[in-house]
Amino acid sequence: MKYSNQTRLLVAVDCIIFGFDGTDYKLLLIQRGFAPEREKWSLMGGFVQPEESLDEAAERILKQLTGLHEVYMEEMQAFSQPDRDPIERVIAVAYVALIDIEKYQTQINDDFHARWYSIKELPNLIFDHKKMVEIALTKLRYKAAFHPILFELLPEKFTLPQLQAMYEGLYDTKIDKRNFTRKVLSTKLLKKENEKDKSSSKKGAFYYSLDEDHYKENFTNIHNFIPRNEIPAGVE
Amino acid sequence: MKYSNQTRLLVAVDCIIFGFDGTDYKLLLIQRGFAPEREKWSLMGGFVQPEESLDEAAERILKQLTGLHEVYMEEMQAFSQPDRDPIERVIAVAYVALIDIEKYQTQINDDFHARWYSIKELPNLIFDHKKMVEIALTKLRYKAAFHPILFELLPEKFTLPQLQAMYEGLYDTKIDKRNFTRKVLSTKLLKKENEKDKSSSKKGAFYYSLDEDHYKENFTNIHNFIPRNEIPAGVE
DNA sequence: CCAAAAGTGTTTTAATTACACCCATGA
DNA sequence: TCATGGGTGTAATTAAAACACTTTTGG
Repeated sequence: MKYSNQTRLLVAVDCIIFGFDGTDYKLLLIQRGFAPEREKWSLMGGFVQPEESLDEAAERILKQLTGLHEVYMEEMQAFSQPDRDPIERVIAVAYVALIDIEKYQTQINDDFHARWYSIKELPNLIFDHKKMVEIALTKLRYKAAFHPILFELLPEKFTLPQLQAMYEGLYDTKIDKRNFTRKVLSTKLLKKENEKDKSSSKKGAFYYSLDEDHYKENFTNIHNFIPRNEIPAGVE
Repeated sequence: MKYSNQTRLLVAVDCIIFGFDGTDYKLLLIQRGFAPEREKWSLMGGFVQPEESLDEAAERILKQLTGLHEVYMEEMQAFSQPDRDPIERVIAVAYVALIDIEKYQTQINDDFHARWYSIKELPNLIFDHKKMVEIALTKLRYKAAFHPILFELLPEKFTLPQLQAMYEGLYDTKIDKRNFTRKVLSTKLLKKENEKDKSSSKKGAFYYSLDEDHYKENFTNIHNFIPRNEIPAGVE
């Protein structure tokens, strides 16, 4: 039995995949191999299959492109203007993923002609993908101001200067390193390692890693890593 | 031209409509007039039509049920388990609306056998609607802790004790009225009226109303109406 | 005249910010 | 030895919380 007299639609998932290379925020884009907009840049997406949920579709697509699974990803928003895709109506649900750019496996995605683009110099994107990215960034700035999600962008071991650069990059601001260090360490989310990263200074900076248990427990807590007056207005 | 070899699905919008009667939070539910689950209670929903966006579908459905339009409503989350509807696969996008319960027009919805239920004593709901409501409440608690959205639940003129009761109800806590008043007034979002509401005390409480311009401008700002230790952990 | 709810200020505590110098080391 | 980036503490400011009495008035 079916519901009668109703129109059925294509539903797609588009993945907005963010990375951070130590200096810039990056977005993983693919060159579409098929019409319309063949050869133009696009978010990685795909149609929802009959047996899978949207979350599952998003995971499948992310894995296809990056080889990664079990990464931080969440539903962002649906995009449903009837004419957003010129071929046929498609409702797209955008997902945002934050990945460690170093775990990304180039070989996986050769088929897709994928490339990391700095969010400061994005190419033209198909359909409403530019809008999706803008909204994703706004929401990321909002959420990251209160929740420790940016850690997902870093490798397992990272230094406090790296972490700070990541926050400074997202909010385009300078943060006092003493205050930043104190706030970050007061969350107890980090474990200090014994090694140092000497790649960016002679003295070397101590590595830290996430205290996984503590991180998961406190993930949803409200934190406050950036100065009050840098906190962006909310979204939605 | 169409995309080939892809399955098309039904997409529905379900509206989670909250109200507040001065004491309790309420949810507007309808008794489904058709199978499956005929006679059971349900959120108001409907299928997305070919020419409308999801936002438009949600507005249409809200209007149909309540007679209201231009109310606070936003997309919450998609629900997409393939088997969530036993008849046929339907992807539902849940919207949350906050309305002034007094503006709701009973006559509009006679067809739907609609009823306000206190969120403390909800009936059994069809499909995954209970889950939708739970998530909506969690997100509402989170968002209302930082943004002045609960005002949408009140009539144009309201008193500070009413406002406080509304916050206390949502977080199931008592708030110091001196601190609460100070915080609320410091936002400059409210205009004091000259009249008093004498319905709940002999002395009477002054009415306040939203300073609409200021409200819209500062809507997205981060506020802090409830004590720190009552702020719920985040969601998502 | 009194019960019941509204209104109002000050003190204490906690959180956040501002701010500057020493350290370690490879070149 | 010195240039470079890493690391650290304290004082001042601001925000939030705790706390209790007076006012109004209908019954």
